[in-house]
Amino acid sequence: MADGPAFAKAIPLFTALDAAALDEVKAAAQMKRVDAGASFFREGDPASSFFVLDAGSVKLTQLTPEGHQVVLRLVGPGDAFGGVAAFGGGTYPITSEAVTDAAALEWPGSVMTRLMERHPRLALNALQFVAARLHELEVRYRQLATEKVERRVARALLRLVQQAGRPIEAGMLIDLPLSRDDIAQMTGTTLYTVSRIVSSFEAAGLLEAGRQRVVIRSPQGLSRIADDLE
Amino acid sequence: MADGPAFAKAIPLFTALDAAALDEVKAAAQMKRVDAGASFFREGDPASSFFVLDAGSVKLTQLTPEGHQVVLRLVGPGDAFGGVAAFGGGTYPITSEAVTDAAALEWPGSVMTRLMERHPRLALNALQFVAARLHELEVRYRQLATEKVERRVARALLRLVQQAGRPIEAGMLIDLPLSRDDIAQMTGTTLYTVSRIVSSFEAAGLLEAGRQRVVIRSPQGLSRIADDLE
DNA sequence: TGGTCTCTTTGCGCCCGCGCAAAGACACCG
DNA sequence: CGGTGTCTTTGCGCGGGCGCAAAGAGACCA
Repeated sequence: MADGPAFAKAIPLFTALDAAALDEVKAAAQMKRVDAGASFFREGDPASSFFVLDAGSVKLTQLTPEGHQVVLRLVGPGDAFGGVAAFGGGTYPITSEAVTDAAALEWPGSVMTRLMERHPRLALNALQFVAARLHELEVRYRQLATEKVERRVARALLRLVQQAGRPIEAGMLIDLPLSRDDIAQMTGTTLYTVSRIVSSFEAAGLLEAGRQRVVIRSPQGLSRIADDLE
Repeated sequence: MADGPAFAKAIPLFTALDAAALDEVKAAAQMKRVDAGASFFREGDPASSFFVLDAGSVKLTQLTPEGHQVVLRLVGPGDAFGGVAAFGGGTYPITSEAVTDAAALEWPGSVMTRLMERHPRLALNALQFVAARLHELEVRYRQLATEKVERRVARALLRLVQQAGRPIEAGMLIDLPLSRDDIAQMTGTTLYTVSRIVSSFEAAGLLEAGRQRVVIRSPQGLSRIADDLE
């Protein structure tokens, strides 16, 4: 059951693990499937499991007390998620909602802890992975604090192309159901403002926009907006 | 030299380590002292060392390409910093500037890696620590994305009191040289706006403000601003 | 094919927060 | 003790982005 196709591919968390350790880790995993729109776990649930995504796309979100949602990041195949909370034994600080149908490998937190104690390499890989996410978020935090909305939207679109881009006649399709509101939640603004900005990008020939659908025509053009110092 | 006073106190990174392991870790450490205003390392330096603060206060900052500074977090005694980058062998993604005179324990990254391989508990502690920082930043990110400036400033002041508060006749003194601009860099706004907001707090009797100095009179009052829905 | 539901666009007004400029306050130093 | 530099306050004007409201455009279902 734990022998999905992705298991053969490179999972950062498992690099440099010897064969015996890998077998042990594989044996302890279960596969969990979730439909688009459903979630692996929700903010506030008791944190019990550690996940590595096998297929599909998952977005990690947080809810404000007022009910506004914020998208923290998008998870792709091979990425770990949720798990770091599972060690502490508290509750999940975020919700993991499947954007498309998705499947993930699941380990109970206590099992993963024991595996890491026995195979320090695994713990070190996890440390590196979490540290990389932390750094990524630090950069995004800085950008949110200092940059104008238009630039943040351009950046978000470029990131999405990289994570979920699929080449198509007209350009690079962002292969996810992606509404204006989703983009707003990723960039810390409102769907109205995103709609206006996306329209302006379309008018400039940088992309083609549809209902829950964006095709990037000119990544360079977006990069210019994202990076140009003035 | 590694036997500073703080070493006897609780360092989260070293909890649940057996005596032998702790000795080994201690033996590998060096003490590094830095004057207020100077830094342990700067963004872009080759990341070589892992630190645990022993005394003083350190702020972790990032610089935008345009030269604007953003304060990511404040480090107190017992906290680890910088190190996670040291494992990857890249460069430091942030600058660590001493706010007061400070001293920290230092391990070369390669040494700490070896220690963690030998003592998985150490790696697990580090993982938990970094995960907690990540979660903290996720919350701050959400707040930056959704909340008004006044509320963010109130929150920042409360956090500062908790991290560096010292009781004094008039209330709780934030025991750090803390300019309006510093607060602005912590809350993603400008020193002008902070000045106005702090003045309004002072007018409301919530605090006393001076040059690089804030005394909190009514934490409850600030909490009300920080948390009240509406 | 028509109806319904959700997503998107756009007009419009408003207000928060920015940021320059200049004056005031405080600390430190010779 | 006066000078100098840094930090802080405040006036002022403007503009970016918010957010309501209402119309338009797709997608999906019976």
